[in-house]
Amino acid sequence: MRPVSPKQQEIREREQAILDLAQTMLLEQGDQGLSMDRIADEAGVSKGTVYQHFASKEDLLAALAVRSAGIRAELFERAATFKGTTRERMSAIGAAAELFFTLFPHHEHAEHAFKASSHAQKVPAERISAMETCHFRCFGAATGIARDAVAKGELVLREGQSVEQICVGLWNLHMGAFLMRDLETFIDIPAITDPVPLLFANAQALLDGFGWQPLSTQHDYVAARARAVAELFPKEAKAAGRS
Amino acid sequence: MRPVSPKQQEIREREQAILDLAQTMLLEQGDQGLSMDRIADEAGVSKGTVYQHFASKEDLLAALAVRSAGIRAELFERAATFKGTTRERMSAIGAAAELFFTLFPHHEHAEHAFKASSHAQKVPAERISAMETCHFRCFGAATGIARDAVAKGELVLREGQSVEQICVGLWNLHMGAFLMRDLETFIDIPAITDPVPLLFANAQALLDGFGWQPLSTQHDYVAARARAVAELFPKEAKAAGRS
Amino acid sequence: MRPVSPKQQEIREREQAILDLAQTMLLEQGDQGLSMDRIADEAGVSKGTVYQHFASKEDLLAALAVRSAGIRAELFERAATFKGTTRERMSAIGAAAELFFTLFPHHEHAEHAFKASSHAQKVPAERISAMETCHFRCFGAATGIARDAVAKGELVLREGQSVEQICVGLWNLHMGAFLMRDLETFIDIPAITDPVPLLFANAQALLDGFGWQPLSTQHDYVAARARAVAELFPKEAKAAGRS
Amino acid sequence: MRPVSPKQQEIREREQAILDLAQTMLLEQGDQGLSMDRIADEAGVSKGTVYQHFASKEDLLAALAVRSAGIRAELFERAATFKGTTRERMSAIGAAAELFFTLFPHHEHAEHAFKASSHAQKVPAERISAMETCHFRCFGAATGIARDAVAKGELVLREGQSVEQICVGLWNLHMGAFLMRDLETFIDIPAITDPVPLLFANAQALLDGFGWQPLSTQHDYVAARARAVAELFPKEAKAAGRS
DNA sequence: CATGAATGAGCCTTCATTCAT
DNA sequence: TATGAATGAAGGCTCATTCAT
Repeated sequence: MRPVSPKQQEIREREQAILDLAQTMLLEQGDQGLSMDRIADEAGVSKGTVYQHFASKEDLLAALAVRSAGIRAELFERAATFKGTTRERMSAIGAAAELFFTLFPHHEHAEHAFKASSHAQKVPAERISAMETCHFRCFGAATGIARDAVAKGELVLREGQSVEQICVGLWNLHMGAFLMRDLETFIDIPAITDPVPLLFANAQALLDGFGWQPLSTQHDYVAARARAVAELFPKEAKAAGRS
Repeated sequence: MRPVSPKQQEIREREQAILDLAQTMLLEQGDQGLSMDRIADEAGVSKGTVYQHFASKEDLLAALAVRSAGIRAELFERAATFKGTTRERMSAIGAAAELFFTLFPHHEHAEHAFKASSHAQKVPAERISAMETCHFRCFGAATGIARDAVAKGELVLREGQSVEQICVGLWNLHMGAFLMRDLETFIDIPAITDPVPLLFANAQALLDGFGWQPLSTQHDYVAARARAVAELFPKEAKAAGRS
Repeated sequence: MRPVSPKQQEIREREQAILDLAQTMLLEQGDQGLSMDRIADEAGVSKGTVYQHFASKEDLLAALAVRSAGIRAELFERAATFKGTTRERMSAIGAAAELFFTLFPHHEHAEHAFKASSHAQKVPAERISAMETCHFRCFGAATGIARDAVAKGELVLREGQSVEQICVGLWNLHMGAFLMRDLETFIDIPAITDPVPLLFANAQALLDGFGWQPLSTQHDYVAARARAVAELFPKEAKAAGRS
Repeated sequence: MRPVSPKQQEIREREQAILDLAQTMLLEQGDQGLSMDRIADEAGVSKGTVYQHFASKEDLLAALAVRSAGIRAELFERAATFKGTTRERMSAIGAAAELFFTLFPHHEHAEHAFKASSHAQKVPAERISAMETCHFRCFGAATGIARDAVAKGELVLREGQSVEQICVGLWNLHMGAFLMRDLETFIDIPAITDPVPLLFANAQALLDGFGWQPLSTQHDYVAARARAVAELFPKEAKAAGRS
């Protein structure tokens, strides 16, 4: 345990405060509204100070993306420890994803910016690999559960199917739903005002389609999900509910 | 039918030429490489002329997004006319979506920009409603098929389910897959190098999960898809295959 | 003869005006005092306009250096046409150099900046070669005279000597004198308040050292120089005398 | 002799270390690469410490210029002690100048910066007078020899000539040659790839032109120069040769 | 109608200098 | 006395938009 000096602590906090601010701005005004000038202004520090924390605008955005990706990975891994059937555990991951995107609605944007920057080699390799690790942890948590299911016979893969395919499917379903929410690209029909609530049901349908036992017709996954949230993410759920 | 004067025809063509160019640039260089200067330069016209066609940069991007959204709607509606079972017809829509995103990989970007601009009220209401119409046509094509299926008893909705939900699910699945492709946000696993090929199988699994008859275990939807492409989109498939 | 439109003429003039300004600023405040902002401000135009004429700060400095180098080349070539002995003609070149550095005291600076920029490849190859051409013309004018002298037997090269050596020597002598003037790197002695007046005498001594006939002990080169200035550079001498 | 406390000694050493570093950076990267941040970083001290030694960046550069000017003065004075004819001694000074500019190619730069700063009154008068003293010592060493030559009858001044003129001429010749080397402002002719080797021959021609006995046609000054280097500057020559 | 020079706000970044710890 | 985080004025450059020709 190395003791962190109060000074260093303060610096650390300022860094997080800057990231918090950038997050808010990204969310409220998109990429366009984000400039180092504005960040400095709103954070109440000088531009030079921002640059002491982040080597460039790209670096800042990358740090932002990595930070939330790390939290996501943590949530996914926690979800994977849920006590229940493999399918319940997978549902818990779905719940984690929902919580994450409720708490970090900017993440999409940040990851976009991250990719755009890393192409231009303006982001240190360190951050890129950190990001990759986060993705790996998320995907690993999900595929791990699916492999458990195969091992237990609760999931029987047909020819050409793989655990990776299933996980990519779930991932896509979630990404698409959150993208839709962000773009508000859905028609104004009474039936659908927000794609996210539908998401859980669609994910269950997808798992049913793969024959993952027990099917949603045989088990109450809504209840399982509620239990997962209560047991694993009480704090996060509270935070998500408040905003 | 009001006859279009040659002059107007010429203007129309120039407008399309500018949009073509912007599309190419968006595709090749992303947002960064897109400036009114460059568009005018490469289109071989002056900036003033570009501004005579489009009120602002945002307007131009919006026009671009609307144009491709219109093409998508057309593809979806054509897919809905596929001669086959309701589920085959729905698969044809999936094929249309894939073709569209192969031919217009920039569309995501454009729609993003569109939304950002329209939030800032920089886009005339006219274009916004045009965009909404496109979305409505796409969604309508899909929900129409699903309702047919319900009417024919090939799809039996359980409590709380709706045709809208199913269509949103499919839409999300596709959006997520194309987003993944664009961000290259997938882990480097031999099993998965591109999420798009998996997409069709996942979409079928989702439909299976909803119990849409006949299930993919009972029918060869890969063949149906191939037939749909051949019958409905021969030109598009060729264009997509070439690039 | 293509007629220059009034518009183009105006643009041309503005370009020259900007260069004039940069020249003055370079002279008065050195490299440090030169910024695109200030140039634009003082020229009474916007920054964007400056950038429409010059691709970058480096380009502007390069253009400045090339412009004066071109004038120098012109002066040297005119000097080479002086009607007199080869040594008188060489002295006329010395007079040209003196006039040049009186009229363009900033040139040293500009050339310095030019070299610094071209190393960083921020200057179009076109300008670099233009500069080289100027140097070549100057050097060519001088070596041409020296070769004439050799041909006429007025200059007899000893072993290891070459016309190039002599010309480099004269060039160095002049450069050094003007550098000294600019740096004011000379001691406060009654005998020497400005190195430039000594320059002519030293150049003659150098030529005497090479045995270039007729020696300065046998001929009045001060008078020859006066005649050269009167015949070749009346306007320049007047301009130089005024400032 | 006031004894220097160990503390003061340490401070002194640190000061020299910082100057060494700044010198290296100036040499390797030019003005651009020189910042107080970098100097502090590479010297392994904090910026605050650097500012304890030097009042400003200008002051640091001035100190650097003064330091090398002092070394030059020392070399010149040593050269003046060479055992030989007055003209051989003057040649030894030429050798000293060449060695100096080989060992301190940055000096030009530093002196330039020095002048620019002192104009802006950013350099304490103390340093300015220190610099003047250095120049005086250099010039004094040279004029001293020339006066010896006059006294011995080896140099006969004609009307209007002075020892100062001769020394300024030599100084200019050297400055010009080193400037040319730094700017690489010489044409790409097989005859001349570097003006410095020609320098010695041109200096001799200049002295011949003044009639300084014995003339270079009567004496081997190349050999004398070699002897001067061997006897007076063995260490410096070795250092110069190595790089 | 077309043109393209001019505009000027805004962007990212650097760096000499200060000062609380 | 040493430290180095904070400062903020500049600097170079871009680009959407306008308007006289």
